[in-house]
Amino acid sequence: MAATLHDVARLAGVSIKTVSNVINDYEHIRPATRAKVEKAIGELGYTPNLTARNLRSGRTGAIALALPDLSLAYFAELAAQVIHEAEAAGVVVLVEQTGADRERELDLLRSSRLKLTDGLIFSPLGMGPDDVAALDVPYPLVLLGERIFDGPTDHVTMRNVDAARAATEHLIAQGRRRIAVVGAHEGEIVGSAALRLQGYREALDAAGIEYDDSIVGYTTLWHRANGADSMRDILARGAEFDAVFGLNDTLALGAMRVLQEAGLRVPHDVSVIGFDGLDEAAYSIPSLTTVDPGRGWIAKTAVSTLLARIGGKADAAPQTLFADYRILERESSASS
Amino acid sequence: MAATLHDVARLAGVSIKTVSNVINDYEHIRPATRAKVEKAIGELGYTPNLTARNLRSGRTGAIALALPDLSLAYFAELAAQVIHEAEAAGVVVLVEQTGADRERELDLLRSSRLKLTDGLIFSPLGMGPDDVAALDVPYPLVLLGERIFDGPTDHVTMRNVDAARAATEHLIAQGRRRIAVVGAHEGEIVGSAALRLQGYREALDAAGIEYDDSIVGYTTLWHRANGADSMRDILARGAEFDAVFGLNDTLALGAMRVLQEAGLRVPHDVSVIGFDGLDEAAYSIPSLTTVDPGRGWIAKTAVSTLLARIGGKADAAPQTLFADYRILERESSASS
DNA sequence: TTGAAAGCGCTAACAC
DNA sequence: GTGTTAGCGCTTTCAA
Repeated sequence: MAATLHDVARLAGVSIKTVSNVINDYEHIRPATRAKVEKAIGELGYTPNLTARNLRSGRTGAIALALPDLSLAYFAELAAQVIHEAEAAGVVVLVEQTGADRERELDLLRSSRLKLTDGLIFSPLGMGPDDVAALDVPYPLVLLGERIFDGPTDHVTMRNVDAARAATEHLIAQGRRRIAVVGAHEGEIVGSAALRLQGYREALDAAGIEYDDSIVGYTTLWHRANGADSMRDILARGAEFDAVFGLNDTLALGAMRVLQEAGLRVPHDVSVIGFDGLDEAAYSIPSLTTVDPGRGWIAKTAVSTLLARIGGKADAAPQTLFADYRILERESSASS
Repeated sequence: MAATLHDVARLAGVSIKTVSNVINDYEHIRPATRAKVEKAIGELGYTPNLTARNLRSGRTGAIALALPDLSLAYFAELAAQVIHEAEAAGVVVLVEQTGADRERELDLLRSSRLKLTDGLIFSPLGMGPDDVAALDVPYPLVLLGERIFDGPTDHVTMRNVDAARAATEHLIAQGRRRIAVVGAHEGEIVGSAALRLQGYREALDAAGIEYDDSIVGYTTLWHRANGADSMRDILARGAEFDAVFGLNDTLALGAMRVLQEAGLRVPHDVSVIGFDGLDEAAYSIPSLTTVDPGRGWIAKTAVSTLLARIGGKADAAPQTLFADYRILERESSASS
């Protein structure tokens, strides 16, 4: 059995309060006493029981991060940054995967497993606006992803519409007029796909280009294979295009592969842009132009916002915070 | 303030023991009593305080997973699988990143942050055999990665040497004799790089091919950029080669890009194989032949082994468990 | 079948 | 400066 405060106190010949004082760096302790206690701690290999401390203090020093799936590169990179920021702030992170499944997301919000943490950073993907009531939870909550809810919580998000419009404008500026889209979601109104598609349409409108559904590819998921399938589908329709906007990088990379298999040159015949600013987009052939939606800032801000709530700012009005985006110009959209 | 057992007991007009019985599905409760209690629970929105329960029971229902960095695809996919398996077993996972830094790894092992968990699955990268003593920790520990220690803990690992030899033999079977290596670690004896390089040399020896250091590229890290740099370095030396063994997939993908930039055709001029069985290796151009080292099995086995230790098998002798590997043959090494 | 009470290990009033 | 003590919310003997 591990040593407790009592054991240390007995060995050192002091009271447990004194030991507690030493552990918590209380100032006014006689050096000799401190030395005695530290010796006893060393001998017993004592370490504080955090569970007991947490029960007493009402804090756990842990936060939860819930996201669809770590094997999706975007979420893996996001998680890496959140954990990094949390560590810098002295808290640990419990990671939950929801599989982008609405039921599992709703379950998680109610789950008592979260009792092990002081708050939650939540990136939902399956829930819709109808589920907004589920966000009214009795613990600090910061939402990531689309602002599809006008919910009662803080929200850290990206400028999807603006960034997607900028991406499309970038292609138009290269002289492209027939811009295909890969990864649209059929009938969606509120998710990332819908918002990015909206930005795309806004850019077309502004440039006087007509929207053409025959060069828009639909998928359900955003894996590489879906990007490839979606691209093959568009090619099979026979419609002409001179550029592709992948609604995320993974889709764009899958699409780029199919283009090259089909003998089309990127960017000469077809210019390609993605979205997310993944590390790997810099290392494809050709390297992929993409939009960095400000993921690093989002991670940092999510952690600091959550910790501020935990630290007592419970009553302040919920805020929505937007990250700045940036186009990362690479070979796949170089002027030809 | 959240409701407690006492509040529920008072409202229901019973003792807290009775409430506790209801919550823990104790069998012998009069239906009327149960109903009363459940009504009170519902009215107060009571949920058990896990911290208190943990303090009492000595268990937390959480395990820790420590790995170098989630933004490395291999570890992201590993973490996804570990969390998945843990969830199936009813425990949550706290993820720590060590950055492959020896000091941080040693700190972590001693850290009291782990007190929040019942045990640790640990994938070290910076520690060496000299640090084996640090593994003698007072909590259940399962090691992943190289078996560089003959330590006091369970170890779930892959057959690095055998799998690397099989990878090399695969290239030799295609008629390749000048097989370059990307990602070796200078002077390393015990890590993945060294073991895989050893398997490579064993395959050469068995085939009567002489080892040639001029076609072995060294890196420190295993990011895509390192694979690219390492490949450029080998090309710059001017030595001839007809195949490349990337010591992991990320390196191989980076190397493949450089080969193609240099005008070399894969697999016609140069055959390429990687190691790790990453999802994305299936979607590169050409798709990358790789070795699946059994990551799924490793995740599952690590979780079940740790939980068995936590569940009382504390005294059993430490085991070392090896995953089976498998060559995934794809375009980058197709017969030409 | 239900109640009373001890105590998990710690913190923080409060006393000396 | 240091000691005493009352809980944090729960589980779990032991009695009733």
